[in-house]
Amino acid sequence: MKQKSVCFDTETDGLNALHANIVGVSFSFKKREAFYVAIPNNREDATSILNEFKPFFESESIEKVAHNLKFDTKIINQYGIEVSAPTFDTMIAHYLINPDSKHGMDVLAERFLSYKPVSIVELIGKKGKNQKKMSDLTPEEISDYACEDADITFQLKEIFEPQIQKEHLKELFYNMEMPLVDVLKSMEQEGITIDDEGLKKYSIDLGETLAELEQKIKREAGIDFNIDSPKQLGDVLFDHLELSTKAKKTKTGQYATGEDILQKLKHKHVIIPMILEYRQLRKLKNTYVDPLPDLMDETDGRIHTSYMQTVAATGRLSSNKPNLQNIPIRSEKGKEIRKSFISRGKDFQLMAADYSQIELRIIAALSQDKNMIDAFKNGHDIHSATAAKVFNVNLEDVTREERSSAKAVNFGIIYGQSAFGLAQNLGISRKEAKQIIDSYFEQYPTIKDYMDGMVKSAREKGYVETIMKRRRYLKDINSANAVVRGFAERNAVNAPIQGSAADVIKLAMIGVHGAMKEQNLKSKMLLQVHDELVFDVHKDEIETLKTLVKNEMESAVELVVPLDVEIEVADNWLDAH
DNA sequence: CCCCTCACG
DNA sequence: ACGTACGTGAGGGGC
Repeated sequence: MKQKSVCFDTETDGLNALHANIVGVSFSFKKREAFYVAIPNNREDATSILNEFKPFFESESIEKVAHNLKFDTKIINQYGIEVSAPTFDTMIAHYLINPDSKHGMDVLAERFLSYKPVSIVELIGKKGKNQKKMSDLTPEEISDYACEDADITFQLKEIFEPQIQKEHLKELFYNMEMPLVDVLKSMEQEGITIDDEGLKKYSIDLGETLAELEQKIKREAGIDFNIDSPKQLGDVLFDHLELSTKAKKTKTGQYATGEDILQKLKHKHVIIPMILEYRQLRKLKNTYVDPLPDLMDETDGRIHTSYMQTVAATGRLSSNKPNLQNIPIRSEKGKEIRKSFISRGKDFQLMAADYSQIELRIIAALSQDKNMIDAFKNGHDIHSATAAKVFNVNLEDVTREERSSAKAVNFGIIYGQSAFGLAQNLGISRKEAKQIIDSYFEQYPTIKDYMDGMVKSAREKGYVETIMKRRRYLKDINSANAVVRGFAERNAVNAPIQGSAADVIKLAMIGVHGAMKEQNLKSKMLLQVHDELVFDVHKDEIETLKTLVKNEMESAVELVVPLDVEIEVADNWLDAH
């Protein structure tokens, strides 16, 4: 028997799904047919009308289909209604079918249905202060547009569902990506608390230092210019101060002034360290310290990121508005920012759970390299173990430099790095770099075989896949252009590793979320940062949650190497590491 | 709207 | 001879 399946799409007066008001809902369950239900602009009446549809949204037998389901679910949730499984998101379906392309409804309608939908711009006008809101329009004006979206969703589903079956993406779609929608939705709704007062004080502090640095830099340069302009800065350094005769240029012809270039000029002129510090502080202030307090939700005072499930071609998540996956941790000045991410109150703390070396464990498992598997099974520090092998010394005798070189190679391997790249990274000669790489592959011979095998298989099949059969097509793998082909070859090696790690943590998140719900915990999962999960943990639940999270994360998949998760609890995100 | 730079894994 | 490590998001400059 074919399952009942209904597409829906919500129209709202804004894009903030936690607060936007619903204006109407369209439904479609038959090709070229749809219905629009206008919802009154008043919370109480809206709730009572939407309640008529509660049995539909919360049905455990009817499949709810939407394009970007997480958004619509958040809107519906505002009115006290759940959107229960089974669900089908056409945007995610297309992401699995072809992760490298775009997944917007308009693009997909043109490509798969040869149909150009009425654009939102035609309806409400271009962005700007004259742009109308959905709530400024009559139901008659919205109806066709809304119905069209529900109908397109229906028609896209008819195309994508069989493709999901055919491409062996069923398991990935129904048991991983669709359940994950609900997990991410919950994390976004929770949000994380920040110490905005602390950040505002820090901003003043940084502002003063920056003003002083600006004066000093301009005095050293002898002219007034905009330090924030790479173009002007390049001219000052290389034409005016003549700090280098062979200055590198970018592909657009201006002088390159990136961090690595400036580091090499550090001792040529006192202005360079000043610029490096200025750049760092400017970045921290403008990207994190100043914007974060402004992004606090007015009703709960927390920061609510959005996780994008269909952006990263490897299967990773991405985070935006704001991006909470690139909060500083490496520099001392940056650590202050991470410190300002705190628990929701005095009864709670933050708990961070990190996979240790997950990508290297995955490469060990996928390649079946005995030496690397043994290193992990014996619980050795993988970079030291690698150093011992590559430099042929005892594990106890590995020096800091040797370990750090080995670490660079271990990472380079994941990315398909060349001798040139390693040499640049370590500041050694290309010859030395080549020797290290050769020795590496002698010690881990199966890893070399594995990498060559991935490229070969990509050439034959046109795609590579992860442990959960997530695919990435590599159209350039047979390109005649060596540079272009090189990119595809590195992707052939990297995508299964990065993507399998993404598979593992996604499965873990579903397991953790389910177990936490089942045990009715007060603690909440808040953030995911590729190999890390962050929780607001109630003080009574610390031990319970630690055990639960460690178990779920370490047993998310069964590999020939053990997975290891490190967990710490503290008052802020920095100290939880 | 693209480019450069830089924050993270 | 050529380019050269994967995946992201965001801010500012400059056209």
